[in-house]
Amino acid sequence: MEAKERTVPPNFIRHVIEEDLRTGKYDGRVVTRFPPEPNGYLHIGHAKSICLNFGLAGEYGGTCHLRFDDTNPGKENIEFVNAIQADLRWLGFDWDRHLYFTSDYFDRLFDYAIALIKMGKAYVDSQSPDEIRQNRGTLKEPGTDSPYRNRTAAENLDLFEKMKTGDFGEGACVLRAKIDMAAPNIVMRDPALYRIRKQPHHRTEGLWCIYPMYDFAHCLSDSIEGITHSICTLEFENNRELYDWILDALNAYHPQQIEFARLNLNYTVLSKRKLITLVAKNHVSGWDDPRMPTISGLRRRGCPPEAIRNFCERIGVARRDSTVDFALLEYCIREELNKKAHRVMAVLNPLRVVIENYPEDQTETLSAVNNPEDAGMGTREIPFSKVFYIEREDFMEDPPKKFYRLAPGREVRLRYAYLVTCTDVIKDGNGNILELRCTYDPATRGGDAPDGRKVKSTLHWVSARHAIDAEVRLYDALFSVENPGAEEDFESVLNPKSVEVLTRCKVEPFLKTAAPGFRCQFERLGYFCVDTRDSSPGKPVFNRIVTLRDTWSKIQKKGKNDS
RNA sequence: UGAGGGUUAGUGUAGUGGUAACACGACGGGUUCUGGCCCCGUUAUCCAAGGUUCGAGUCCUUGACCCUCAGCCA
Repeated sequence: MEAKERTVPPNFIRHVIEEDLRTGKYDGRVVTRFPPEPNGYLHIGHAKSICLNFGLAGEYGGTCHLRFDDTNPGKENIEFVNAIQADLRWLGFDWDRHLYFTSDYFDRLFDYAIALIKMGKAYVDSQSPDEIRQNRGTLKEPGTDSPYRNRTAAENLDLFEKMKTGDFGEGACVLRAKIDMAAPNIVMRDPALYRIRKQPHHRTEGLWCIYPMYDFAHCLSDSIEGITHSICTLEFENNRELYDWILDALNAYHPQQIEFARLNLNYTVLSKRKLITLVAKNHVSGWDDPRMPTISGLRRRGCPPEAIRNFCERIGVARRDSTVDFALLEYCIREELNKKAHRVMAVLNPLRVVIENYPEDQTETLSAVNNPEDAGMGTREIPFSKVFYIEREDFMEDPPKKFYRLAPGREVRLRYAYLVTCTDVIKDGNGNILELRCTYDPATRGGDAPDGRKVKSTLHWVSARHAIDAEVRLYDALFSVENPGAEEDFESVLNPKSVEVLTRCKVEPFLKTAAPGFRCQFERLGYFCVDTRDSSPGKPVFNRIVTLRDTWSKIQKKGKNDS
């Protein structure tokens, strides 16, 4: 009995597809595509688009293509092509045999350009980039025609051929669509279709020195592949008119472009440029730094792919700009991990405790549940002995009213072990607490008192003699303000405490053999993942994926505000 | 003040003329060998103003505010 499928919430794109299915607009086909430019790493914003496109295809029995939009050789490379595919697979998506590259269509695209020239709908402009910009006009004033706008088809054909054979230098000329320099939509003021780039392309190498522009290549690639619904983000809205114009001019198969609002997440940035800056200026350790909103960063942090998919489903799809709460992502991660993660005990800031009435050399083994949410995960044995560690913040010498944990004279439960009572506090000359002395009740083995008495709290612990030393990295938001992207200098608003490295942590022996990538819950603390880069068998390193919901910290904050 | 979009609880989405739904968050409570999970409750009259209608978040009008576009980037 698998978890019931969450019913996918309706959205406007679904409505369009269902209407098209009803009217038979595309003969019942649904073909979408995810078209990344291989010039960077995928991030959570891309995941929204990926889940949308693959999800829609899956739901309506269609297919989703993976197409690398590689029309700009200077910025793209094979490394990104591979990284993107790895991220997609990890996310759980399969494009089967539908892996395409816009560069595969360069010949056909060139022919389409020739066709446009022959129809008198495209011309070679020999103005400089600067002149072209000047003559484009402004948002409110129309542009002016290029002096080369009325070259004959024969002349254009000859010139375009020369562009292709490398007779001109970069920037010397460009192929433009002949539309309308006075068009109210600036995109339509004779947009560039092809430019000269004398750079080797990662796939076609030195074969071409002219490359199609996005507007020309994208619609035609969609057309060639028989895409039905070409889903992209809102900033391409103005380009839709051109998308349609090119396809109509060429009388080509015509998919429909549908735009949706891109994802914005608070306390982080999702713009490629800004992410590059973080990496380039070493604000983070790399693209897969666990604090990065990249797919590789989330993966290394320990975020399960299912959580990302659920998140993308929950945020919905619409056309209005919005910023999703980071708390929702955290919720999705916890939800997934709560069901799947192995529970384990680990002490981050150890405080030594000695049980005075416990036999010196005795060690006993106690049984612990591996996952209370899933009995199938079984139980394990944990060693217990006279000296152990508890979390420093689980003890207070002078506890406030709502503090239920250990305090002088108070009895608490050691999870799966015994009820212990604090009898003494050992301090150094400066008043720092060095160690605690307790007594235990032998009759409470396993954690329950035969006389039925209750304790207010249960603490996690690790036997000192059996503990394994570990490094634990506590991650927090990368930025300290909600909308770092709106800042004049987003680097100035980085959270200085986005990572805290603890090197003297104690974890239970079970973790000795934990493999890189292993996710578990440190009881009462949060979910952690064995780092895939820096962890080694003798010296485990854990990344905190996300904390547990922490009611106590809220009570503490409230207490501070009240007083 | 050119063109194209947008505006429903703190946040994100649903509602397609019949009297506002779901999720997260927040707050309160229950349960508990994780102050976790789980359970229960509270949390909006739909940007504004007019109009059409027996009835409007949904239709019309006017206005306000927000976003995108002047790369030989995508």
